[in-house]
Amino acid sequence: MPFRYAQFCPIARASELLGSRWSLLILRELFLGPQRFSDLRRRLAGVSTSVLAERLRYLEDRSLIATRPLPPPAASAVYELTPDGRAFWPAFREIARWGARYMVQGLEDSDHFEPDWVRLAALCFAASHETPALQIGFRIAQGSRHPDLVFRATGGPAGTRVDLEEHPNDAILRGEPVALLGVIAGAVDPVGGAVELSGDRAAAGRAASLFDLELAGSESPDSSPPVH
Amino acid sequence: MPFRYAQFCPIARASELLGSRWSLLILRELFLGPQRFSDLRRRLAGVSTSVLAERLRYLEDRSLIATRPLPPPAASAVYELTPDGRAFWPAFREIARWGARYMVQGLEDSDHFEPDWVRLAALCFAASHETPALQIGFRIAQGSRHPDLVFRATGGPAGTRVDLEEHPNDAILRGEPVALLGVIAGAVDPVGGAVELSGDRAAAGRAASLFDLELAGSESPDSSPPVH
DNA sequence: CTGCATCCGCTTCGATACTG
DNA sequence: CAGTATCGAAGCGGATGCAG
Repeated sequence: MPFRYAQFCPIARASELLGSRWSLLILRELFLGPQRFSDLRRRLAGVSTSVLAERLRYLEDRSLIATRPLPPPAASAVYELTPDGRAFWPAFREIARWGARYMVQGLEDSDHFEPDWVRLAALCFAASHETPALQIGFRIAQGSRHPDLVFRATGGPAGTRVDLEEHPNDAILRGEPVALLGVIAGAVDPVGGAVELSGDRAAAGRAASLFDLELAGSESPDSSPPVH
Repeated sequence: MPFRYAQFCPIARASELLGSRWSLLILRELFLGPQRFSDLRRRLAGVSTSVLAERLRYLEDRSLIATRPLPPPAASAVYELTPDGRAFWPAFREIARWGARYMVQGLEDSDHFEPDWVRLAALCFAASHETPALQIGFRIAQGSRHPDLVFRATGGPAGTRVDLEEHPNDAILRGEPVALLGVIAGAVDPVGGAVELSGDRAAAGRAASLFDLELAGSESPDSSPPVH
């Protein structure tokens, strides 16, 4: 794994650190919060324990992640991002925004999905331009055995912010993970009945305006690719 | 290579398309312009022909790149980015910005370097906030056998733009590739003698203000990593 | 000469079994 | 729960061959 491209180039350097299989997905999970080994193993759905252990050690050696022992009652530890690891966020976000165009295309029924990836999607697709001053809560239904996952999106002049507070000002959307993902993508109408709605009906209807998920072909002039 | 993570996640999708070895570096070369097979082979410095051929075919099948036959006199063709491939630019740029902190760290003398990566660095590190209204030309010295590579950076209220025009308004910096890279990184003083300077001396001295290369530890609040 | 395809050792990966 | 050990399979780098 200490593979080197041997090139004086930041892309080559980044690929050496994060280019091997599962590495980016480990970061994905840790962007949602600290996780234990077995959490990662389950959420990564298919990684072998040996590879997961090796990746974690590798990333820890490079100080992109760190282990933190949990308070005494728990006999375990969690992995979490270091500042250098968190600094990858802008890149992670743009990769996700690009990859979104391939989400449905090539979708298989057996594809794994974790409910709180909805929050990650909200973080990645939160608009960075001015958005309407709405505050919408999302309650991700997890069935009866687990409590709902909750987060909140707030529009404003500097773009949309996503945090973990409860009690949004305007409305709460509750429903299946994929339905809420559809709301973020603008593909599911919040007042159409696919999600449970409470609070301001009109505000909820504009929930999609807090996000900007641009799918294939939209050719945005939003950023400047090189000219030739 | 048709490896699948089998996860309904844009990061997983992107990794399936671009996660295998050399793929990102192929994109890097094509962001600089169309290239032939042997150009890529040389500039990638270490890729085997079989892997390069397979990657190119794979990326073409997914329509991230395309082949274009050259006008009749040339019996060859070039590879170039498609719109879907060019759409990866914002992600590419952020990866490069993150990877920059590992450029010097771990540098080996044998590291390969292509002179026109300097232009790519200018594209990646062009500031996106307001920059002084300067226009600086860069002439990358290639020795006597090849002509200089030329590009131009222009500051403005919307950030710095980089293009291929000659004849900048304010000053021209000419020198070795790594010295010019140092100017972009703010590590080499243009008026210090490491590069050849013509035009407005004061303007040239502010060349670094057109770029914002933030190295490790600078913990910018510039973008919002997730909260916990 | 360019643009690959083929073959051959080496490395990496995935699945399973096993240990503290 | 948190990994290490093992082994067949797939991916990779390097050399060679070959058609246009």
